[in-house]
Amino acid sequence: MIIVMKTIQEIAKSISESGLKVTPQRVAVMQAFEKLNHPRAEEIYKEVYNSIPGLSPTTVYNILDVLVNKGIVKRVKTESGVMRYDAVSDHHHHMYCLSSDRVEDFFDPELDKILQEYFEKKRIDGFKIEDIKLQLMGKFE
Amino acid sequence: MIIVMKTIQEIAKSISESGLKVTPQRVAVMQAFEKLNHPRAEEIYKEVYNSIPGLSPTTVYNILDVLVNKGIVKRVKTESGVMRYDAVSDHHHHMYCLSSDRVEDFFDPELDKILQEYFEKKRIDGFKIEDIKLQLMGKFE
DNA sequence: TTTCTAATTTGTATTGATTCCAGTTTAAAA
DNA sequence: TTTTAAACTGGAATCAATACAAATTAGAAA
Repeated sequence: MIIVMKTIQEIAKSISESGLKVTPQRVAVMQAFEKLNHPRAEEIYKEVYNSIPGLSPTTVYNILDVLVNKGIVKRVKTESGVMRYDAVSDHHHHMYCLSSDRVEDFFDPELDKILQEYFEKKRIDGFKIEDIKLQLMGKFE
Repeated sequence: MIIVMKTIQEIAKSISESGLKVTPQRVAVMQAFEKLNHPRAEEIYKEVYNSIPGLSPTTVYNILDVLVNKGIVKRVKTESGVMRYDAVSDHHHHMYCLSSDRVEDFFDPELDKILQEYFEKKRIDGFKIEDIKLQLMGKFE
């Protein structure tokens, strides 16, 4: 697996292109996503606090809300109810561990195509699908 | 759509068969699921409070936990993070409205079969799937 | 039936995530 | 620069959910 770290410039660009002001807090939150795996708001706060002392937890929540609204970040629903976040890259699904709170990404373009074609043929009356997400529940070995 | 209401006897039986004591609170919670659509704990509390005054919110949470552990009820993850509950019937998925908090069931045995066969052929390394759930995100019309 | 006990319920206190809001600061446009 | 709308801060408030210790009760056993 190749990990491509985004530069600060690239991050700043993506924030700016969404019509948002480029603040150190926002850049740092975006950077935190490079280090953390499906983090909760609190984990992001702790991580970002290292580079921005005096950071307010409220700011992290504000930023996450804004990023979610802009589609730069997605919320990941969890069994426990605590919200987790995911920096959006390619379309993907999630594998949930049934015996811990571990969550991992699952990429499968072939499956996405099958699902897309399936729902093109078989429309649901009264509901327009915009996105299909799979939750694979199971155990990591 | 045919709605089959469970009798109190049937509910009591299913509770008892799970090795749980049949209490008025548990029966009433199960009955509440017949009336409510993917309710939150608080909605169940309000509904059940009508028939059992003096009911404690804690009891509702306790009962829901027990029922989830026994597989009689399932948790439904929501975008906002507030937990919702679903009395288990046949295997089904969920349609989430992107512009409100509406959630509806989606039954599709044909699709379930396609997915099951797909993942029988294509195993995921290091992960054993036990259940597949679809989240259909979109708009109700 | 009555007794007994572990399971269940209750109620209050508490936690913990998230939001609200009013005041301050700041990015970036003019 | 100057300006100002946008963003950030911090403390209070909210709300779902949990902890816990005491009271009650379902249902097994006598």
